[in-house]
Amino acid sequence: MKKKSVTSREVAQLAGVSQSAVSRCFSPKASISKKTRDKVLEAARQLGYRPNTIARSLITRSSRTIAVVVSQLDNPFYALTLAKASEYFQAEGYHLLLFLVSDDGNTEGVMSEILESQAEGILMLAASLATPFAQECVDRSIPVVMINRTVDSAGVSQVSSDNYHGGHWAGRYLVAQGHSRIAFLNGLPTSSTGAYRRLGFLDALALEGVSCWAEECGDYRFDKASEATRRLFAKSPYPDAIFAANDHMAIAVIETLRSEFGLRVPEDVSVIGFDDTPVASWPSFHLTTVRQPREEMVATASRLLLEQIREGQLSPVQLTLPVVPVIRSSVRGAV
Amino acid sequence: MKKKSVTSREVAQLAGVSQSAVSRCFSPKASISKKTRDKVLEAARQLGYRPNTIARSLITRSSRTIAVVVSQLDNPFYALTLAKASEYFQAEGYHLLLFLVSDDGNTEGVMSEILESQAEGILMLAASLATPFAQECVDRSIPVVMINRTVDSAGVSQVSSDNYHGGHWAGRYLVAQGHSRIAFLNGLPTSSTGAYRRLGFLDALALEGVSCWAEECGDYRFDKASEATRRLFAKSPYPDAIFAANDHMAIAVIETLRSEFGLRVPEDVSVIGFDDTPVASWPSFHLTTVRQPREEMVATASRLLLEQIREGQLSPVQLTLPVVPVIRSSVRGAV
DNA sequence: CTGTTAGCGCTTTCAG
DNA sequence: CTGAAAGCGCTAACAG
Repeated sequence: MKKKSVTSREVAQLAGVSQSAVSRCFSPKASISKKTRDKVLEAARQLGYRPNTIARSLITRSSRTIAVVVSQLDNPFYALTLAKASEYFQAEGYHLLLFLVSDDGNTEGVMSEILESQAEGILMLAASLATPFAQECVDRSIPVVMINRTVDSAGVSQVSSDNYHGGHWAGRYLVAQGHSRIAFLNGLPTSSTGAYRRLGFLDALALEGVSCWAEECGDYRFDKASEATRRLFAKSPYPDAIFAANDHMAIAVIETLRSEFGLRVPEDVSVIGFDDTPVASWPSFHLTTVRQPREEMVATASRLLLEQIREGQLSPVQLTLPVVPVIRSSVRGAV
Repeated sequence: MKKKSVTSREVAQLAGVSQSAVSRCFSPKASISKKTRDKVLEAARQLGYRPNTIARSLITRSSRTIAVVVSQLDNPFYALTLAKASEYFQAEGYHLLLFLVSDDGNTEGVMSEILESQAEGILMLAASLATPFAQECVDRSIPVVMINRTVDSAGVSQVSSDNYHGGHWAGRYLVAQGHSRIAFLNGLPTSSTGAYRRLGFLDALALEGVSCWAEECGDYRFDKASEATRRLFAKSPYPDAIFAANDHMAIAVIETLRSEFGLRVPEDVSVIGFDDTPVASWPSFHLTTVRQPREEMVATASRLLLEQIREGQLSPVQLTLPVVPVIRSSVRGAV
């Protein structure tokens, strides 16, 4: 039933030329006379010929494919990042092989598939990489660039925003606005991103002589963050400020405080997020947050990956891009 | 610089067997003795051998790859749908080749790439398909399933929710709640989805003897929907109810009404959306909406695509899945 | 069960 | 500029 696809040989036959002539017509840099090219293109059109990328990849040893591993696609930050990456690589003639993994979990199964898929590079979006796989990528000289996650393995490039200083700013700012019962809502306990935000935050508090009032974990998820909020506000005195490790959770905090505790933001409780996703700027929330340079991060990561593919293994780099505090009105006393 | 990858021949040599024996070790259904299998696997392990999927695809004529074309990834509805599709196909041993297109625009360039990529099936998510390409897919017997978009071409399968009746319900409900100045906020003028929601809506109003107060277009985008809202409420008397073609825009309407016009929902204006995305249920909005059976839609579409791939072109089907009204409190007089 | 033998559809020397 | 020939790494008959 499956219709046999048209091959270059059939085109050659119809055009009355050799099969290699047909091939040359579809290779940008090959030299061919206008006359034969026209004959070939006409025959190709008649037959509905399209070059078979798989066969081409086999011989050129280049699949022009990037594997992208994403977790948390429900977070608009990563959905938008993926969209940007796709745009970038499409423009460069690369295709994206998409692998979604649940949070930080089993990249295991997926990594084998990637390695067998002959992808020329791997982009990791908010997903972590087990060390043996990182090593195998290095061994096969397949470049890997991670966005917003680190791995303790040399050979892998990493692009992150300055999570530490973002957290640091949040801590300083909350103290400066006169808060004293300041809580932290972490994301995934295993994510390096959250760890750095937390570290910067705690260091800032310590510097100001304030200790962290409470800590909870929301797994970067809306519902988990709501539950964490309930725990934080179960007994009085409750926190007067919360720094959430991302906007998604910060919004959950605000929603829960308002609807379940009748508390106002920022009059009763101040909230700071991280990312600056579109939702943060909605009037209902007007969330003070730490902006990650999303587009710059993905552009940098993509460029890096492409460079490493082209130069056949550039030395890996770790980049940290600056974050920008965005002061809106979810913290009391804001201008 | 690129390290030569290990081939099955090298493994065969080390294991002291033929190259085909190695191949058989990595084909599930091939028969091979435990002894040789062990020898081969050990040799493979030592060398770090991984079968080359590209070479395999070339000979089996099956890439085990699905091309998925998505637009509007910034809409959580589609991000979640994509996530589900990925889960489904990954479980079935298929890989997803991701193509993002801007709204309904140029699928043109992308379709050529897909056809050349040897994908075995095409999943279209909120993206439309130019007729000649649809025809070419049929000619090559590459199954295509579209989710939430239709194309006037036979041979393409389509899974949609019952947009017409969803719109119809919205219209009836708004009239039943006593509204008389009811406006419609459309999505993309070119999308069939929006067209059906509109049609059902207008038919319902007509049935009740009410005419549509005003119509605007928000392109399914947040900012455009805000602008449309401003136009709708620029002069009095303004609408007392709005049906937006999706939740994303409905939320934008609510935000704009509250922050810029000081209007309350539902006391001053009622709002209905479409989709039932997570945001709709946030306490700040508590949006009355029409739920699309998202998971069922994507499961159905994926299953369909897989069936058609396996049976080598099943006759295409058009499925319409029922929607469910979700009554919350963004329409006045709700229970 | 295993090795030998043909290719899959294409790119790429290498002569002409 | 063009054709012939040699594979890319693997699977799939086909004998043994």
